Amino acid sequence: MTTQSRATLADVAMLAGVSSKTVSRVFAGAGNVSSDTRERVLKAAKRLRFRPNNLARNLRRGGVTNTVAFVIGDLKNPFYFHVAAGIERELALRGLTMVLATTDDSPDSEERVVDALISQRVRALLLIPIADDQSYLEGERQLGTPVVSVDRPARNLVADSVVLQNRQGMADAVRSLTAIGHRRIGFISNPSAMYTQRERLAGYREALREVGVTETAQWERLDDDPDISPELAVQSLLDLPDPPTAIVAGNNRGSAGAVRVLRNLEPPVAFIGFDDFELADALDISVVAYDPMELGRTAARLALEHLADPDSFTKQVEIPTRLIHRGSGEIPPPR
Amino acid sequence: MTTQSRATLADVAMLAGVSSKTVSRVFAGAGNVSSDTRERVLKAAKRLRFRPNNLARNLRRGGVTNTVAFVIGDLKNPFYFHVAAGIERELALRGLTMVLATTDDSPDSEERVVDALISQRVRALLLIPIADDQSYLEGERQLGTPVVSVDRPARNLVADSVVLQNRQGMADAVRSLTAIGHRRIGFISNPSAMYTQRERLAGYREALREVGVTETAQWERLDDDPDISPELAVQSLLDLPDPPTAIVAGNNRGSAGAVRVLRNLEPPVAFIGFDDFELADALDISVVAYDPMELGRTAARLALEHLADPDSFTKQVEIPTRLIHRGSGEIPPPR
DNA sequence: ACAACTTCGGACAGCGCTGACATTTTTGTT
DNA sequence: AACAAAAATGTCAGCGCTGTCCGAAGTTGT
Repeated sequence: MTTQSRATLADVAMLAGVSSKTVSRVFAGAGNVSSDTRERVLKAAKRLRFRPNNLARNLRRGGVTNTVAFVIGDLKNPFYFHVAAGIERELALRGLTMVLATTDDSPDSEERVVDALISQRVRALLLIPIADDQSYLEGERQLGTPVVSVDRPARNLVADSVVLQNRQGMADAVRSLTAIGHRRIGFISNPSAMYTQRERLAGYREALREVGVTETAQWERLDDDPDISPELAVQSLLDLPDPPTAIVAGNNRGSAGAVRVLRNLEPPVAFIGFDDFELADALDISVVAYDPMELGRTAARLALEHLADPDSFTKQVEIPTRLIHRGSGEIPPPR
Repeated sequence: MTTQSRATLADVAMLAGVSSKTVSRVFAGAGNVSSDTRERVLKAAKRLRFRPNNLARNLRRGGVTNTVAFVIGDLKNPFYFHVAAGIERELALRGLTMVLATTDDSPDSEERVVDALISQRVRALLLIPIADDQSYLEGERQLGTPVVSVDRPARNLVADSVVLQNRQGMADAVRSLTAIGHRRIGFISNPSAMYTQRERLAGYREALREVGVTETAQWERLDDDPDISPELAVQSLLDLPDPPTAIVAGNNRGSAGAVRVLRNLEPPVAFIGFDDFELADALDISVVAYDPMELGRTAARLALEHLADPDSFTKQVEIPTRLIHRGSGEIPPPR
């Protein structure tokens, strides 16, 4: 007697001496069942260790599940999992569960992964677009599955989206540097081709243009090779004949690199990162911060709203950023 | 024509002029289908935007899914997330997906959450036990669902488990401190009641006993109130009339606090943390490190093994830890 | 005592798919 | 050309559940 089989409604019904429909009523919550029978059913269910089969229930109910999918490029990025935590939190409030799928940051696998999720009949789809084209989701959207694009807008697809105030956040950071006299400001970004980085770069240039600096190319280190360490990018800026007096980073990977290189430098180089990180306070690193959980919560909320009102218009939400002054961004230029 | 309904096998079959079973064969991969019909079917499926319904497939196949659940206390802890990443990675190799559920670190909700997952007919259950008793899973285990306990052993339940070398890892850290002369060594831990912390505490005491130090109570700061900051615990150690010359922390929360307090202290106090963290290298913090993803990968592998051979014996796996010397743990005691 | 109503419980079909088995078509062999 | 073997396709039932419809009790008022 190893692997006996699982009890079904019918088994419970038989043991309790009622019809399976009555058992169904007990477990579905609603329905007219006398407390007497209800108790008998529950007791029988307990004896048999019965658990309702959600697969069957969902199939019967029209083939939708209580599951929302979140498609991520790479789980190891702490940013993503804060977002995931926000999503999970928000979904749990509505009794929904989150499945997590990753594409390994490979555009090719995105459609494959999403396809598999749709086969699972997920209730909604939240994704951080990696591929250049999400038009393959158009059909699904028309069938009523909410699609929310997170952190970057989807391409060739009408979908709700939640992004950060990338441009303005970075511009604010750079402005706070120009305000205290910096003019030669470096910008490091890797990978630089993606939406968020392009936006932040635009913000950087915009803020410098406001103080009359238009030739920024020499101070931009835009890479798209994960093997190029941010440390290297920072160092190459410092090695310039006329090195920057301040540096900003496009993401927390860049910040980590910058921190390692810029510590104990004389004269000190001002620095502001994008994305807050653990111990940034202990290291006195100024950053453009935001609430990544809020990003997730908002994404989930958009999906739920769309579920509640399928004909609602597409929404674009921007999550605010704010500059946190901790010291590294307040270092004035030398002399 | 807003929300039209989803195409089924039968719809595709009709359009392609074949039986639904043939369409099923095409999508199930296997089966003998002439390339001629296959193409016709695929074309029809594409026209109708058909996606096989996994709900129905799984129900028909005996009520199991391709889904493995990972039950976590709190998603915001980066440690858990790396574990989750490892699980996801390993499962993806076998075509399985991971659903993530959280219990908000509340013992009460554990059973509720697990129950819901079982109703979803997850293929296996990986969980970080929070409650004091996992006996409620016994029935499920007998039905053949692999249950793997992660980071802590399950209680009152025979289940595979993957834990860290907590005791030995901490003992190694303390030994490396006693080796360079430290005798007054502080230990901070919060929450201290949980298995991992108790083990690490045991390792700490063991290593001190080896050098004849048996009265350690005064140097132990064992709290179970999340509101007590690790900074406070560290400070209270430093305020002792005879303060410790070295401090070890039971988790990375403690490390973050210790880093903040111990920086720029004169004379310096040696420190070793448990759990590596971002920028620990930049801060020269020595830690007991391990690979959290490996923890997840191993857990997933155990579940898969059990799935392959349901009668296999229960396994307990320990993930090795290693002491990383970065400077903070190599500071000798004063004089 | 009887109609009118409410409450409780059951019979049945079918959600979309696939396993077992049956049937037709194709291919190979002599 | 005749036949067997192999390949391709079809038929049918049913996975576990619930929506719909219906019947059998119990309850109330006159």
